[in-house]
Parts: sequence; structure tokens; C-alpha cells
Amino acid sequence: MSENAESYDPSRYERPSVTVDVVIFTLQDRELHVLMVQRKHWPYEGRWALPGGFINMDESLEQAARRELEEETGVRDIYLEQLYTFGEPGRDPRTRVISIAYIALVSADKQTLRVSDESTDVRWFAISQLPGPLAFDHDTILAAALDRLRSKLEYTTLAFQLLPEVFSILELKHIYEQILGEKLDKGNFYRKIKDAKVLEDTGIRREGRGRPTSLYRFRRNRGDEQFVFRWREARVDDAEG
Amino acid sequence: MSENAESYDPSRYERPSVTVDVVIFTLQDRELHVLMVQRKHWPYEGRWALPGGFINMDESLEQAARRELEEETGVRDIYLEQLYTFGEPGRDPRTRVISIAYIALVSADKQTLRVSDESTDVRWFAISQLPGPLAFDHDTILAAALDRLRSKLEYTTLAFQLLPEVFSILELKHIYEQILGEKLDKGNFYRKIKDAKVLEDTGIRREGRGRPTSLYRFRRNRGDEQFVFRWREARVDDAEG
DNA sequence: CCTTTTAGTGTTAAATATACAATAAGTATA
DNA sequence: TATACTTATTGTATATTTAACACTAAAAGG
Repeated sequence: MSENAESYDPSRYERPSVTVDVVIFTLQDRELHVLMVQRKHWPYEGRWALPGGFINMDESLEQAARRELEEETGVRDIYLEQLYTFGEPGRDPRTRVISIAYIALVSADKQTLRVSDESTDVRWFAISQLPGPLAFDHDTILAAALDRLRSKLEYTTLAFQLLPEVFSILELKHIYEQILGEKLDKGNFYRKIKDAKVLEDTGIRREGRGRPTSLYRFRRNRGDEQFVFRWREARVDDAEG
Repeated sequence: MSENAESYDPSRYERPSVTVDVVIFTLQDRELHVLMVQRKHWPYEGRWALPGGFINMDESLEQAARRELEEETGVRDIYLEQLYTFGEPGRDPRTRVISIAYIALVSADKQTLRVSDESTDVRWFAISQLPGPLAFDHDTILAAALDRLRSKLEYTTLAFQLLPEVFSILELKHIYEQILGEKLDKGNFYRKIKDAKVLEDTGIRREGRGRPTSLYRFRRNRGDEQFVFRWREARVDDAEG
């Protein structure tokens, strides 16, 4: 019994390594992208992998994820949520590694602040153009992250995290389409988003060729609680609940 | 970068301990119960805690959870799902312990097979009558488990896992009413449950005063995948989506 | 035969979702 | 000034889902 072990002597137990891996999503060129790093050494030399790293003994799991995120993108204070913990014995050929996977959403305006430059081996990839099979079980992790993203999109305001501070309704609709992978009806979308009252008109307009776009801001609750705005009523389960 | 570390030398890193904790639910006397073990030693001597234990180097996380579950209840082959991973640095005063929490559902008939008998310190508690503050952060873990359970009940077949092997449709309806806290329409319930095709007629009847009750069995998928039977289409939130 | 209980079917109203059409409003540019 | 382009919004018809309630049938016991 875990913490209930009668006589506990840390040195008596062989311990796995523990890491965090972060699936960092952003919207670039109107398409959903994921951050990947290219491996230089065995195993999986040359393959692309999710950014991640060992947890320090004195930081929480989420802090570790935020640290990794910042190291790779220079971004702070963004949406982060724990996805799932992957720990199959054979997933890393070197030793037993248990990885707690996190999902991060980087908004379009913050994403350009990226400082990461361990050279050319860090890149954003469109999810429709992922580079071959990924290292380790990262294909599985990424698939799980996408699943989660899609299912949460339908009944939370998660999508707003990918947008800049200020955005138009059609931009929001575009995000929904990107992630859900289907076209949505313009009229119905306007109706629904307005009825939900999650938007705050900034009064600002962005002018262009046609009628100027009204720009909105996501109306946050106090704290960082998520608004409950459901795009669809129905949703189909996903493995992690 | 986790598995991406350039030069990886296991011995160079200080490692946390990794455990699994299992929140084992069952239905007893028409009420939801949780299995707890009482601690005999420091820390949290005398406090109740969730069963759990260290993972072995050659078993998967789920295998570890199943092993712990069997050690405590003697039960095998039941519903198990990963809940969340808890890893705050201070959650165990002895050392850094990261715990992957699982939810297990034990059906009413299997629950009596419990073999566990490390004496009096293993007990089922009604969730309405939990014993004081639990050890470690187990109050938090339990609360998270309850949240997840309640929200998944409405759009999955989770409820079946709490029923005995063989049951009647009206018994199933009763469980739904208990958990949702409202009366359901008999006719609509029959229709919905039949249309979902998640039941298998056992052919057995239970006779009594009126027309005999047909007894059914939950039709499992191969593997341990959950059937997707939604009592309601809509549902709000749970943390892990 | 009458009662009791399970096990359904039928029917309808209301609410939601979906698809598609139409149009107004404001700006740029030819 | 005309028209083209884009955002923004309303209208409507159809389909699907949910919900409530009434009704029938089956099987057994007394």
C-alpha cells in the first residue's frame, strides 16, 4: 500500500524515471499546430518527439510542465491541463520511464514570442502534416491529446485559449472548424455564440475590404474557471473521461 | 527533454517514488461505498487511506492498480480507469511520492468475495459517512474520483459495473434514479436501453407475484472498452474531459 | 376470472439541431 | 457613384431528440 507501506526505506526500491511531456498546441496560419523537437541521439535518432523532461524533486508536476513549456517556447501563464500518465514498461528502451503528459494551449499572439532556439530541431507542425512516426509512444500521446481537445471543445470554452486576446467571431468559428475537422454553419454559429453571452464587445473594429469586423474579448469568470459553453449538446465519451 | 535528453545516465538523477492508489467503489445496501485501509504507522498513524502501493519495474501502471486491487479485495477482471496523477512535492512527508490514481468499480455480487483480511483495518465506507480527514491528500483524490464517477455515469455504461452479473431492467433503472436523483419514465427507459443493445438476455426469469422478471447481462465489448450508452445526450464537464 | 407485476408500444407536444436562403451594413476600389 | 466584397444577422423548413402520458400484452398467483 503505497504511502501505507509499513516500513518504508526508499533505497530498497528500484525506481522508475519520471518525466513530463507536453503537447503544445497553437494556431498558425489558420491551422492547428503542435510543437515537436527532433532527437539527435539513440534511441529514435532523427525522429520527432514531444518536448518534455525530468521532473525536479522540488517542483510540482504542473510546475515541471510549465518549466518545459517555457524552455521550449518562452511562453508563460497559459492554459495547461494534465492529460494522462503513460507508463508501459517498454516505452523507453533505456529504462523504465513514466511520463505524465500535459496539454498546453498557446494563443496566436503569444506564440510568436517563442525564444526556443536550440537550433533547427524545434518546430511547429500542422497536425495534418506530422513528420512520420514519432519517437517512443508519442503518436499515442498525441492522439490522446487530440481526442481530449476535440471532446472538451464541444462543451467548454477551451477554444478561446488558442485565440489572441481580441478576435472576431469568424476567427472563433474557424478554430472550431479546425479542431472538429468539419464546416460549421455561419448563421447558426453567430446565433449560438451570441446566445451564450461569453463574448464582450471591445468596440474596436478591424477594417478591410468589406464590412469591418467587430472584435470581441472572451468574458472570463473571476478566477480562471472555464465558462461552460457547449457548442453541441451531445458528446461522445473519450477514454479518460 | 524527457526521453530526449542527450546523454542519459539514470544514476545521475534523483528519482521520486511512484505509487498507484486505487479508489474502489461498490454499491452496498443501495448506497455507494469506498474501500479504505487504516494506517498503523507514521505518518498519519490511525488515519484512513486509499489502498495503493509501489509499482514494480516490470508491470504497467494498470497492472499495478489491478494487483493492488486484488490484494485488497481479491477481485479480478473488473472495471478500472486511470483518474489523475498527484505529485505535489509535499504530499508525503517522508519523500517525494508521485501517485497515479485509479478508479475501480466492484459489482455488488463480486464485492462479497473480498478476501482481504489484514485484520480490521480494511473497511468499506459509505461515501456519506467517511471517517474524518484522510491520510495524505487522499481527500482530494477521493473528491476527484467522485466527480469523475458522477459525470461519467450519465453518458457511459459505467453504472452497469456496479450491478451484479445478472439483473433486471427495472433494477438498472433504479440505479440510474438513485444516482441522478430523479424519477425516470418506465416506457422511455425500456425503449432506450433496448435500442442501445447493450443488454444480453440470459433467458433466466425470476418469478414472483406478477409477471416474471427477465434477467439480463451487460454485453461487454471484447477487451475492456466501454460501450457508449448515453442516458442523456448532454452533459456538463468533468476535469479530465 | 381478477389482480398484480413486468414488459413493452403508440402518440403527441416541445425543444433542439441542421441546412440553406436571404438580406442588411459598411468599406474599398474601379 | 456603382459594384464588389466581407461581416453580420434573420428567416424558415425539416429532421431529430426528449418527455410525458396513455395504453396494451404477458405471465403468474390467488
